[in-house]
Amino acid sequence: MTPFRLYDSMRRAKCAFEPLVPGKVGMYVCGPTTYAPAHIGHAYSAIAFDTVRRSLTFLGWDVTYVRNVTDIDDKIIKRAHETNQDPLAMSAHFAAEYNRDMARFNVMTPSIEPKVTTHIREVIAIVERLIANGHAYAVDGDVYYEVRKFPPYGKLSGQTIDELEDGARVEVDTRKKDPIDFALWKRAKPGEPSWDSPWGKGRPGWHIECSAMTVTHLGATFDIHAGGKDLIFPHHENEIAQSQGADGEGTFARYWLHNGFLNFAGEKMSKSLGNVFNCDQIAEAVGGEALRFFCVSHHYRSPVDFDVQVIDGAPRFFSLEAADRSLSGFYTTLQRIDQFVGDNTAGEGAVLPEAEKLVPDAKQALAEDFNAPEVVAAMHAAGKLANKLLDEGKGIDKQVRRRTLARLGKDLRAVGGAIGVLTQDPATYLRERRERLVKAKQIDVAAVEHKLGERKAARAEKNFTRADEIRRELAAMGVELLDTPAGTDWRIADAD
RNA sequence: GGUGCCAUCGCCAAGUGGUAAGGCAACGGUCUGCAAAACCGUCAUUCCCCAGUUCAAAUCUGGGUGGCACCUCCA
Repeated sequence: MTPFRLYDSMRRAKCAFEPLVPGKVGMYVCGPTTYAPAHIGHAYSAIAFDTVRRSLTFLGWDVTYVRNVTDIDDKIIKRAHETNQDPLAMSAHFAAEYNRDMARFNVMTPSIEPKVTTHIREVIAIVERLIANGHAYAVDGDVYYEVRKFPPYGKLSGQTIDELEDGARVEVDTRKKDPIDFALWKRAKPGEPSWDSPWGKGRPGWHIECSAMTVTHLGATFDIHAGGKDLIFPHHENEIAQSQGADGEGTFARYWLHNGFLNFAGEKMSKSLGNVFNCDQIAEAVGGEALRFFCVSHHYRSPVDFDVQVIDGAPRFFSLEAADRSLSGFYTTLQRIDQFVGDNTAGEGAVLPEAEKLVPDAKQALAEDFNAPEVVAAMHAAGKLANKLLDEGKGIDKQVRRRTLARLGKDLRAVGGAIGVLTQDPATYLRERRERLVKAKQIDVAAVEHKLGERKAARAEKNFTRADEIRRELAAMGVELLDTPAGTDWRIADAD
């Protein structure tokens, strides 16, 4: 396997990864709280770490990827009551939808996807340990973590307990020893889902599930913990306090990965600004893979500005349309390669040396803090070489040319797979893309085909005046004609 | 108030000490009945500003300016 470096949020530096177990990576990612349909922000984060996972696999590591589902918490209960649903049934429904949505962006199913409600026993066990060793205290059926008993608190977010106290909003909960203490276990209110515990009926607090799930599925100490930047405080800080409070210094995550956020015209996404877009909308507008390609064209740690404008009540995802255009270029090249190579890959043997660079270049880029944009650049170089070979075979041995193109097709797919793109059949992707655009631009396909027939006849008679007239007519409709030796194809000109 | 992040070509975007990847757009060319696609070529002596460290800085340090995030639920 290829060694790699990663930026660790705790050390605040890029460093070489050293596995706990040779050849293996144990990785935990904070998953969704399932109380509403997944939106583009969820997708962005899921894609970022799915790319890390795929990269590691591509580099030859054996990855155990754990992503939890928080299926019981305040927000779920609130939403369920508002909509008159059973909280657990509702969260199960959204959890299933989440996975269906993420699949559209080529996000792989986690190796393990633990749910809080199936880990209540593990949660209780860790809370009991924290009480036993003096890090937590129970009050009237609630259990709180005593932050002052954990001096390293604040290390990840770069703050001290005192600084945090100064900035904290006043919480009117006199039962807590300190305002900064947080709930590990919450006593059930009437009508809430609850489980039996040594402190009475109740449910886990917000942060404890991650501590319970990591120790259960990856052990007290594991390699990588990942999540959105917003989770650094308080979520991850609290996880560290809980887990190290229970299992001792030096346990828990060995490396921390945090991804940057998606911004909209410099603004954070929020419901009040009307810029929350659900995965459905994205997939319908540009297809799931366009978002994937957009994501991997940026480094996962960078904040990314997302260009979307609501025009006549309908969102136009300009950034994603550009990504889709770029993606269609790769698929077009792949399709050309497939058509050229067919079943005859010319077997084993030498290929042009330029064609051998893609995989090593991609590995080098991914091994340096998962630099996916650099991989995309390498893919562009390979695509260019392929197109050149397809256009012109002069001076190259026929078998070498064929083998080289077969190799480029294979490697483009392999490298694309390492970042979660180019996973579809080119013909399928291109057909669906055209259908999408036809629908969006309300193109009358029958009329286009009719004009095409008319133009074919005109060209056969060498009536180029008429042929060009038809080209212009179709162009006015937004249809671009592509004359090839095999006939005339058409596509939607989607650049505005 | 505290903490952290960001500023690279018209646009998007890599690059954490060794002399500015890549994409889009633009312009010239090859090809084409015309066009598109594809390919070839051109396109940042310079990285928000000012000082400093260094043989060497977009990269490090100090000071500005501008933007963002977290400290409350948030991907």
